[in-house]
Amino acid sequence: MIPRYEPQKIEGKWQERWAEGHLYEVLEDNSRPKWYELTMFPYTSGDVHIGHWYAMAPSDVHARFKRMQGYNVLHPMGFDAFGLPAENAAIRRNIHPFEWTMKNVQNMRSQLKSMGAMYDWKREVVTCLPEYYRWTQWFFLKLYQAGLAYQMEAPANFCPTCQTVLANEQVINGLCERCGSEVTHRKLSQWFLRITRYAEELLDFSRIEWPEKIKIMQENWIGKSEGMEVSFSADCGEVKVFTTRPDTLFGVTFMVFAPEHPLVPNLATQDRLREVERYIDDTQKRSEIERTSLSRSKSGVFLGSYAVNKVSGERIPIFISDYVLLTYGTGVVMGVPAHDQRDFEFALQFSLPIKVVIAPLDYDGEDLTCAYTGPGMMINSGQFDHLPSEVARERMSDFVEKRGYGERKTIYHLRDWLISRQRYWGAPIPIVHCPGCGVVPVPEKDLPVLLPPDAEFKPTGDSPLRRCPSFVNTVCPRCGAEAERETDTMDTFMCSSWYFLRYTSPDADSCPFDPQKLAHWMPVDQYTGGAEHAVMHLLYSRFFVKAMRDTGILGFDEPFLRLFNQGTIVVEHAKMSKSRGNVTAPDDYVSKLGADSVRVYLMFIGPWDEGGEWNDQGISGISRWLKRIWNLISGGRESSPPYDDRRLIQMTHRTIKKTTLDIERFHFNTAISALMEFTNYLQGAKGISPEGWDEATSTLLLLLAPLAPHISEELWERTGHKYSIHTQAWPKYEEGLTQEDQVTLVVEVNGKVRDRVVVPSSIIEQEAKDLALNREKVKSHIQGRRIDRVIYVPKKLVNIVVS
RNA sequence: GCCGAAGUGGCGGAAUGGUAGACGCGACGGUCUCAAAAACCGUUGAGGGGAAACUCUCGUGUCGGUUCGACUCCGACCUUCGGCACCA
Repeated sequence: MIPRYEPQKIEGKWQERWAEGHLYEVLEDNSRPKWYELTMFPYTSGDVHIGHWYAMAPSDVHARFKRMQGYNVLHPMGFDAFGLPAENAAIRRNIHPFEWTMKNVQNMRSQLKSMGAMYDWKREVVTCLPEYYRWTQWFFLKLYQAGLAYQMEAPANFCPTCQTVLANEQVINGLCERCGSEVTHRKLSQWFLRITRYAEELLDFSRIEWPEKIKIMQENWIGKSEGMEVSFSADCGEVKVFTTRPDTLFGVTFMVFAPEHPLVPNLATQDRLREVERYIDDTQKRSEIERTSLSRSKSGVFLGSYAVNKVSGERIPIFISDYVLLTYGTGVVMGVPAHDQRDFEFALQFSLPIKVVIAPLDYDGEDLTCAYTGPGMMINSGQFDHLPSEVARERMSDFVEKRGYGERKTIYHLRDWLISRQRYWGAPIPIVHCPGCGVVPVPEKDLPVLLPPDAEFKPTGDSPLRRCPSFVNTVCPRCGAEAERETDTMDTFMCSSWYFLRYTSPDADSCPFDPQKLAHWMPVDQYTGGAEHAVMHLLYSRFFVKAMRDTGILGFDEPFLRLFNQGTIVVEHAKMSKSRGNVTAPDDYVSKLGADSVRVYLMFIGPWDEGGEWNDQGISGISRWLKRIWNLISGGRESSPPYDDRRLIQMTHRTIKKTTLDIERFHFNTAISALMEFTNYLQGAKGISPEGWDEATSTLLLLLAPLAPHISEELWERTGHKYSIHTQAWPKYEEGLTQEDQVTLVVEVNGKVRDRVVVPSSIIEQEAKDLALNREKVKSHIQGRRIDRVIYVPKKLVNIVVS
């Protein structure tokens, strides 16, 4: 009597045994090559849903696979625990963010444990605990000492609902990423990190193997532009503009300042002052979404003053308009309406001259209906006339530099990283403001600056910590005078920019990490996670590592050598979200069908990087398959001589090969289908020797072990093997044994399949061709026609070309 | 608007220049059963011809091209999804 496959009975049992036996605890071990396989840690949102499993189960499979291949594998897990949603949820439920978050951590930890992953839970990190954020603060101090952290009064994106400042990355189409409110602006003194200093190095991907898509997204985000900074003479002095089109310098007919530009009050004439002030006011009130709406026609105000274009000697009027951004370039643009669409629209609006300086092909001097941005022949440009614009661009740049009117310059779209948050639930910025000494960093020995548990954290637009006197009031570490603490907390991306370092030595309490252990494990060999972190987390982490390398505390350039982005799992054709009500929890499936079925099904849906649709019926196919394996292996096999294992051996080696290559490249779906085919074969196989059978079924279990760790462990034990299957070596294949001794040769006439013939794989070309030409089915198709040529593809086909 | 990915049976998908639809789901038929479920066996891209063994035609978003041969390579377009977007 075969015992039934009851995953509920075996999964918990093995999870306990693995934990008791410390099967997944990992230590540095120089006898084996190391492999650091990291999955992006989850945000402590409350529950683990199928999307978390989709991110974690496949990377666990890959990590297990690497371990069986002989690597010493570090595969840790932790929780990203600071941040706005925790605070918002806590406010709604009237419970403290710490309590709410730690409850979620506990809940999520136990849900994740049900997955049966090989996480070494001794290495868990939780970013909101003082023993962790102490080091987040320490990193801030290091950045400060290196001159990479600075404070600046700046107009910041502000969400009126969340009552907080947002980074540019958190503003989506002018809306708050979290709550969807329209973002407005506020002027606040805030902390920035000088990521722009690393813009050029961050564009260098030569040391890492990342998906093209992510590299392109980072490139676009960094947004390198090469051009010139050119000086114009305005009434109040020199004004610099940035342009990527120095070839259009003769076409400048006006100049536009960003409304908030500090020189604007000096440039506005008395009679224009009121109108100018009103426009600046309007701009500030207008939301980002309104301001950037492309359908809106260009607005602006003439300042009443003029500038001189030194290159052409022409006098041009100066305007302000909200289409010019203070934060990009110099905050001033030269208006070239003929060759820039935005300038063109502005010129139409204000009836400004449109001077064509680059003639499109077939240009007959007529008025343009839109800006011409392509290359062409220079006209109306003095000594540069008749040059192709590409040539003129260089000549003009040389000319401008020689005369001292300006210089070539490269600028970036990337801005410095704003890390100040006017919120409670984050790591406090370790700075003291002293009336005498000014900005004073908290000494390292005084870290952590603890988040006071009793602060009122409900949002008021002001930092909650500001209203907590016991926190604010302190003494200056330098002079001992009464002073105040910085009350802003840090962006949570600060916490996630170094967590992968902490896993290497999570218990270190006199430093953020043990340098030797760090050197042993870092960099991460394989990082996996969602593409939504392409330009934030992944860019910030790279910056962190480079900055720390330059301060001498790290010895490598990149945190993540290889990156793989999984796709999104959808339910009912839609992304899972609470508002849609389609959040699918794995727990029910786990208790009904087992974690192994859920794991395998998620990987079987389709290619991991493309995501897929969760389907309740689909998972039953996987459940059936595991049950078939169970019955097949625990049922044993009766067979009598004569035996012939040749086909079995070939199938075994082919399956090992396919599974090995596919898991290596994260093609789990095809690896699983290969294992299914092998199962189907074993079910029907006849005349197998007992030894051959044992060999084949053990191999099947070993290949299944990373995918379905529980059932494979159970069957491994039941077939009399030594604990544990997860410490066994990955099966090896012999290329020679994967070869077929017979192949099906396809016979085509003019590219159409007309016949198939089974031949020994050793067949030579002439034999194959002769055979093909003499097949009955083929003869009828070539009868009475001339044979032009016969194409032979070894072991594949013969194609007879007739006319 | 710009950048990127993807379009294949009823469904998820496989095949990266050589048998299109592996594997799985669903559906249909059968075995077992008083019956059902489960399990097992078989059929399953569309259309035509044939009593049948079989056989022919069409078929991978659309249109064109390269090739003996195209889901696969090239060109143009359409659709869907992701990202960026007044970046001078």
